[in-house]
Amino acid sequence: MKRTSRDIRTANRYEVLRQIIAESPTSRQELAAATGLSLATVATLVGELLDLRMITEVGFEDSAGGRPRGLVAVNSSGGALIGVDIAETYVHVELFDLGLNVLARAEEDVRPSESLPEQVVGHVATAVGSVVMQAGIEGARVLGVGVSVPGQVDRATGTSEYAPNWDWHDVPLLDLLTEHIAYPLYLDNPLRASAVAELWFGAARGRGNAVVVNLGTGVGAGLVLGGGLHRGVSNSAGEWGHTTMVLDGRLCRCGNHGCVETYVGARGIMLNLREIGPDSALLHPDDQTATIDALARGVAADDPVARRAVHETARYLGAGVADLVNLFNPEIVVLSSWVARTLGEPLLHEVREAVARHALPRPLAATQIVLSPIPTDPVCLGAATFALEGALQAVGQRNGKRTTRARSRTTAPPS
Amino acid sequence: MKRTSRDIRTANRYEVLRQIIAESPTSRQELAAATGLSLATVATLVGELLDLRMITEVGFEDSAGGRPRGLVAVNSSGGALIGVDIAETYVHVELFDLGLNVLARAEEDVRPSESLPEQVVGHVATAVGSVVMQAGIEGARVLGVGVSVPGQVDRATGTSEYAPNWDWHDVPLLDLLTEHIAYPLYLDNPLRASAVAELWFGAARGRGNAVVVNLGTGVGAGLVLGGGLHRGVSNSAGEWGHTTMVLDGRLCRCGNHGCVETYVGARGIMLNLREIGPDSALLHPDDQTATIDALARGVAADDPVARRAVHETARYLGAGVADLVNLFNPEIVVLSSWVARTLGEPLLHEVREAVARHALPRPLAATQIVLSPIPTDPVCLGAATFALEGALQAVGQRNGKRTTRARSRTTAPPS
DNA sequence: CGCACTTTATAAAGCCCCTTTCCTAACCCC
DNA sequence: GGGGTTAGGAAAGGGGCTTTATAAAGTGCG
Repeated sequence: MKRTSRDIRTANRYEVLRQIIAESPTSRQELAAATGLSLATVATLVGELLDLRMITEVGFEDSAGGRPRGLVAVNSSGGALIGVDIAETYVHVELFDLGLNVLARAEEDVRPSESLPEQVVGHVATAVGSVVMQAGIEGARVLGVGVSVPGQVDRATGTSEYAPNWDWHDVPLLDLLTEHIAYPLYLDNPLRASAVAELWFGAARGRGNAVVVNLGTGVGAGLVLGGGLHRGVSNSAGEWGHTTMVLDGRLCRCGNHGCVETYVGARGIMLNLREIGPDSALLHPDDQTATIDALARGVAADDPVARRAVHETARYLGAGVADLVNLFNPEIVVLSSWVARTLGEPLLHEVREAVARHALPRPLAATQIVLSPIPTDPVCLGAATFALEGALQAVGQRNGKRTTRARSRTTAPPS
Repeated sequence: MKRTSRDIRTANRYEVLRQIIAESPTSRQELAAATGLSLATVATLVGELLDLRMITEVGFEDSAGGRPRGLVAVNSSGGALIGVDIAETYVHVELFDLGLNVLARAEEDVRPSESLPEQVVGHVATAVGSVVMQAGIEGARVLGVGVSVPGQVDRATGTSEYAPNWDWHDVPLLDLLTEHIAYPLYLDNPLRASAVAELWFGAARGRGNAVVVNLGTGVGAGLVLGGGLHRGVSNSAGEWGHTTMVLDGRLCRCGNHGCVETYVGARGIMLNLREIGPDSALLHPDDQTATIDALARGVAADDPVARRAVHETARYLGAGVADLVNLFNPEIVVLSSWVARTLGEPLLHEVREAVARHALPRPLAATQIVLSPIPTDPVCLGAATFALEGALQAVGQRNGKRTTRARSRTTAPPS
């Protein structure tokens, strides 16, 4: 937990690269203005990134009558990053260039019977092999693989401490993956992955305080506090899905009653729909995706049952988000994951109104609520971002320290 | 929001002083071990504090066969700090020495009719004058006055943006106080004051992540995240009292239904009691303090109504605290403020059980729940701590900066 | 009593990081 | 081709922390 001046450098390095990725041909001047750093610092950081071949000089730009500005841009061919999104029913893998553009995709279905770690790892290995093949990348250029797995994760040891959907306990996932994948691996969970994706490339860019609300089958929040990801003491902060919103309310799979997830998770939304229109044709009892899709179409077609179901869902969600606004006082709340994307603007609209009814006026006024602007899978993107962070962090490390220095001093010929 | 190496110094200065206050005759060696800093750094920081006369050298301690360790301790007579706790019905002021021992106290009652800022400020001024007089301190030795006022506060401008109990809106409280009080003033709210008190001197000492739950007439949480106070974007983070716990539940004074405060605030506890024993002799309908006191005595005497009321309150509180545990994943949750102190161990016991029922196992296992160990008014102590932080922060500031330097360059004779 | 050894505290040097300042490079325009 | 202007790099400077050397102050033993 000790802060050192090294951390400042790392943060600045992140900030500069983030800025370059966001606005790709850009000048050092622009970077200095955007980051608040001095020109000299920006220049050295840009130099570092050039040395790493993560960015390249791409030309010049006229300056008002003086020497033209040199432009730098992400070096798309400077490396590749892989993001792996392991979910209950699928493994989704994307390979990105350094501009975080998707170069290749692969998806594997995970059947309910395939809940053994080895089986899941097999799917991951296959999919990772597939994207590398598809992209025609030589292995050495893959800078790292970020892996998101649901539940609680210990990043230091690379174990999945607890994955509720498969009832995994302390599975040494990283060790298992290492046997199949030769690239540097980074493990975390989808909440933090999507939060990091928003922080680097999405709606939370440049914000010091943001809450990324994930609405999927499960529900949770990724917390960006004080400019960085908040992990909590055991890397499990953000477990918002099992917050009690209705004391003695609906039974949740976690064993408690009235959890947020039972009202605004995909299954919860299905329950909301059933309560409103038990016979509604929108309801596909065994298919969450189909039901949410149908609900979205229903809203678009002005189906009253669909509208009421979304309204009701937004009422719960609004109360929950208002709690987050009151507690964290964020600049922005981002609604992410597939349920949020599918229901889109109509849901957002209702949520904003519901939040306005519940939240305290001052924090509310300081907060905007938006849909995630990330067009692809935010979890894959976030996982890849973990790999990018890892690659960037390694820069700062001194490599050999005393052993190397001592050896080089004795073996190197005096120049 | 930019981090600079200066911030590291400030944090280390805090850390060293905190350690000295906590364990008063102590050696540089111990400080280095406790803070993780090098001996040299500790020595310079100790030197700074000696120069400021905040600490003094108090003797020597035998070392195992070498030069004896120099001991330093807080210089109690090196200055005084004042903490002001403005609440709905009273103004409480305490004057501390630098060891944060109370040297003098004053209390003023604020009648419901006296809701004008000028009236409240008058009480504060009187009480501050009184404690300075009582302690027989010369004014120059007062390093600062920390003021806690309920509601939302803008520290930069020193205004009370919104105080619900008196319906204040954007009252320039610091300006008003400056007319009566000549010492440096620091403004914030009770949630953050008690959190800082726990962080410096209480149960959160040395913890990077802690949640301080305030149980009084109002309810809220002070958040210590990543080693420091989390303020949010507009300094209103921690408003936990108006989190929805029971959708469509009890009507709250904030206009919503089912807020945490309506179940675990003093008024909420009175409602719990009334529901259980409408005719109970414990109930003093118009006196919160008396009722909570009676409830505590009832529990001690094994009164079944009292026990059930506490049990029921703990059920609500446990659900709420479990939410905080899931969301923040703190190392420790501290129950603070007068309701928590009055109900004490019996409440704590029930709350622990209730939290265990609601929280996720992993975060729960990482968290302890305790009562505040601070014997005096934590809000006064915390407010005084703000003043202490302010006095220490000012050390780092370069005084004249460029104007001074430019002037000295032109006016100073060449030496 | 004196010398060797131990431990503490301070001073010096080194490294890291950021900024400011100065100077050269590169371009425009007249 | 010389000002004027802007970009970018190199050097100096300031703040911070650590490691290393040195001075200071004891203990212990011959």
